[in-house]
Amino acid sequence: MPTTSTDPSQAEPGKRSRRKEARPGELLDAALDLFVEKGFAATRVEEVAARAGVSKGTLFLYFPSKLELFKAVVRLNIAGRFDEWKLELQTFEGSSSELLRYCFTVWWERIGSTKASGITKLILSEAGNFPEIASFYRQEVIEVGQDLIRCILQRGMASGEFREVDMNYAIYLVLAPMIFLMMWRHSIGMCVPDELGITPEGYIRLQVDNILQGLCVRAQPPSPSTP
Amino acid sequence: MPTTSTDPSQAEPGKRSRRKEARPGELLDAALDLFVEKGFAATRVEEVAARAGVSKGTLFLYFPSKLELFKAVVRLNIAGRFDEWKLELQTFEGSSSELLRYCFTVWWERIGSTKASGITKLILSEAGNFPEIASFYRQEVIEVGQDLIRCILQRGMASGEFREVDMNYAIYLVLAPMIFLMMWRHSIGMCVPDELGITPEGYIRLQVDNILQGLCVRAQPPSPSTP
Amino acid sequence: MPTTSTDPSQAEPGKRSRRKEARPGELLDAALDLFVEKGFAATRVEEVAARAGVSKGTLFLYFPSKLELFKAVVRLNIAGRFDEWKLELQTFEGSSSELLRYCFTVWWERIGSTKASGITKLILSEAGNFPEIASFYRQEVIEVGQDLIRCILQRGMASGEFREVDMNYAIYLVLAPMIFLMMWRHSIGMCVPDELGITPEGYIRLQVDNILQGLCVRAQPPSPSTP
Amino acid sequence: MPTTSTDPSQAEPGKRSRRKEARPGELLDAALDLFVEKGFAATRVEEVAARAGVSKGTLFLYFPSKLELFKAVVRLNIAGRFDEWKLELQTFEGSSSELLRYCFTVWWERIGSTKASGITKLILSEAGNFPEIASFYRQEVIEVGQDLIRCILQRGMASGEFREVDMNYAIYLVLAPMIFLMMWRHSIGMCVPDELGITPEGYIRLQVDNILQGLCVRAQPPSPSTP
DNA sequence: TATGAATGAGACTTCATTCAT
DNA sequence: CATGAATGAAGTCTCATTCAT
Repeated sequence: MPTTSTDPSQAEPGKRSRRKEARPGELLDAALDLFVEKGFAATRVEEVAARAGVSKGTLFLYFPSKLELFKAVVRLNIAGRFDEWKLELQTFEGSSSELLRYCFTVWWERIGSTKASGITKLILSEAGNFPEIASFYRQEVIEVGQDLIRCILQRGMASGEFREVDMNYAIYLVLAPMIFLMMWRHSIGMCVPDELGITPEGYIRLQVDNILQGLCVRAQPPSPSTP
Repeated sequence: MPTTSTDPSQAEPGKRSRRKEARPGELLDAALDLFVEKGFAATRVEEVAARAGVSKGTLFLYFPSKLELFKAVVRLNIAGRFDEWKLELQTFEGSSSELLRYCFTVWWERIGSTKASGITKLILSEAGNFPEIASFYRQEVIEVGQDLIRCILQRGMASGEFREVDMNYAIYLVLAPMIFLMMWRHSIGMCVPDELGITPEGYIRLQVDNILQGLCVRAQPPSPSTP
Repeated sequence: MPTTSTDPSQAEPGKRSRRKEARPGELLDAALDLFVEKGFAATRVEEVAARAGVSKGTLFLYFPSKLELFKAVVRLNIAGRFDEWKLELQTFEGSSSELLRYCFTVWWERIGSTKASGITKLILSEAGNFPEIASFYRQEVIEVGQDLIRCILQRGMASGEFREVDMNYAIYLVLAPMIFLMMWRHSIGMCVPDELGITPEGYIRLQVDNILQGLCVRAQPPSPSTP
Repeated sequence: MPTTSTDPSQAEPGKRSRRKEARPGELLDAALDLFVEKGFAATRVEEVAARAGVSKGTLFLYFPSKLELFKAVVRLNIAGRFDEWKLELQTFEGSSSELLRYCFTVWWERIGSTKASGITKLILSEAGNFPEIASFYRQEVIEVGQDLIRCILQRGMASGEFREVDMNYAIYLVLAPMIFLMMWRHSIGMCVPDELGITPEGYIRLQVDNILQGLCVRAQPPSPSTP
């Protein structure tokens, strides 16, 4: 009977506790952190194991190789958040402008501001080394995400709210600011944690404002400035 | 800018000795390509040497370590083209809208479409591993580049052509599309060389159109569809 | 030979408890198979346990280490069947030629064609790594077996049936074909299960014929082609 | 130009001498010794390298993996000794009995008594782990060797010197004593280096005598006893 | 200067062994 | 007794770096 303790590693049931269900998740979390932080090659499996609180050997009990661990991290962190979004999109009742703004907000809450954003940075950084993963990501994430964006834009054009633009390029009006922000925060942005006066929310608001200014047939007034 | 010379072998600076002098450059070119494509860790110095046509030992004659080679690649490729640009900006005679579009065009010709764009991809990808390089890049390139963008925007606002927006965020209206395109082409974009219907030029045009639509007090009509 | 029992679970010595007592034997059987097939080093204890139908931990309940398991396998499988043989030899009533042929037959039935032959293959293969086992085997098996062969040959020479030959070498006329066949079947022979036209029985017959042809003072005619 | 010296490590031209041509051979020799002595799995590459006088990394300069090193050892030590033998066989001028005895003698000199014999032991021991190598050995060595034996026996039968026997089995009259001796000397035989009174030559003589006694239509008198 | 053979620290991975349940 | 999750020493292989030629 371990003593009760206030430590977050909470009443651990002994060094060699049997937690088969919990292990993979802990390892994947640790791996996500480290892969994002240091890249695939520079991350040592021993470090991943240590951060998950287990030994090197234990990691290989759950993942047959470092590469498979990497793939599992990618898979876990991108898996089907899109279905949920698609549903929200289809049942959204406001204007298309509001929908687009809502889309950015939700993206930021669920992806952009979370560890999941690190995955994108990771994939873009390592695409050259793992074409297999890159094209997997392309199909499973990029394509699906672009479809979502396309739906929103088409909704706006169909209702006459947005002007007609070449859809293949218009998608990037939405995609580029998102991808950029994720890359930026996980690279250059890391050096200057609190750049005075710059917040992700402010960045997003101006980007959305600008997209809508350019896109709307009757330009809506830009949202009031940040407090 | 090699000088033209006739005798490759003797007392004058011929082919051989020129080659000799050119070695570091060839190595840096090869290294840039490989670092961009595969990242720092996954690039083997032997490969760099081979691509430059020399032996592994020779590489270490010019660069004391792999890390120094990396730094040299970064240093060489971010060397300021900004003075030249600043001059062009200050002597530009058209409208600020035209200037902004011109700025994008020039950027694409001199940076975006050239190997130089690879350095941005490289830095962003490896920022986590080499913070000192990242912050060096931040100071030498990002800050200066942002200044340039700021000047353009201020010119437009001062003349009443652009509406007033928070400059700290507005900068990213210009920066994000540029950075995104460079990252994209060097990562995910590499898998699908000629995605039908998508050209960098088209991408840039729509981005600029949109920025100007959102920025101009009297929205100029978007540029005609095809050049 | 399991007894039929109705209740697998309770107070009587049913399936479960018998199984329990049988465990070491099942482990040793499984280990013999795998050691023979793959050698000591390439055999994983987990595999042995799995083949015996128990977990890895259980194996270590019965055998303190892999090496001890190995030794136990060897010990079990070389345990003297020789006393029995010696008796048969001493009470044999036919000619020495018949005795020799009988000896081969019995050897084939009881050793050569059974899993016991595997132990010889195992010992010879691993002798270099486990000299103590090898010399143990030498003393317990080889010496004793050679004695047996010596007795047979001496019986034949004493009765004038066999010509006089140097006993130290003559022993190998009998031993070599036996050892060879065991090694062969457990190594190269495994690749080609039914090499057309070659049977162990045929091999043995010709070997015996030849030995007797060479050994007998009045060469007996070789045995007829087929049984 | 190495200086003449009495030391076997002969005026070594420096620690890091360039001996690209010599290295593979030295490594293969060392590997042969160790593989034969300890088996494939129990041999560590570092040990092989050390015995060859180089570092671990150097070994991988010449052989891409431990398995490839193993294959190279096998290939080197079995390659084309057979062509030479075939020629000798076809031009042999004595009786078939003499030829058979000569064949044993030559085999002993060139294979049996040399390190090459270790290869056979090695293959038979490891056949289970490397079916690929086993079948390679079977085709390249066993088949060819059996052909050679077959030729000799057919020569004897054709000339009426040997009686007719089923060739498929007769081959093993010759093969078995050879294989046995090689296995024996590299396993059990290693424990007792100089077993008094037993020499390989004596073993071979008696085996040949016995084969010929059994095979010849007019049994030739056995060769006189060993001095 | 240029070479490329050689090095050895360090990474991934395996597996005999332990031990809490 | 039995289990199987966990461990960590040990082995294979890589690659930046050195240095004799």
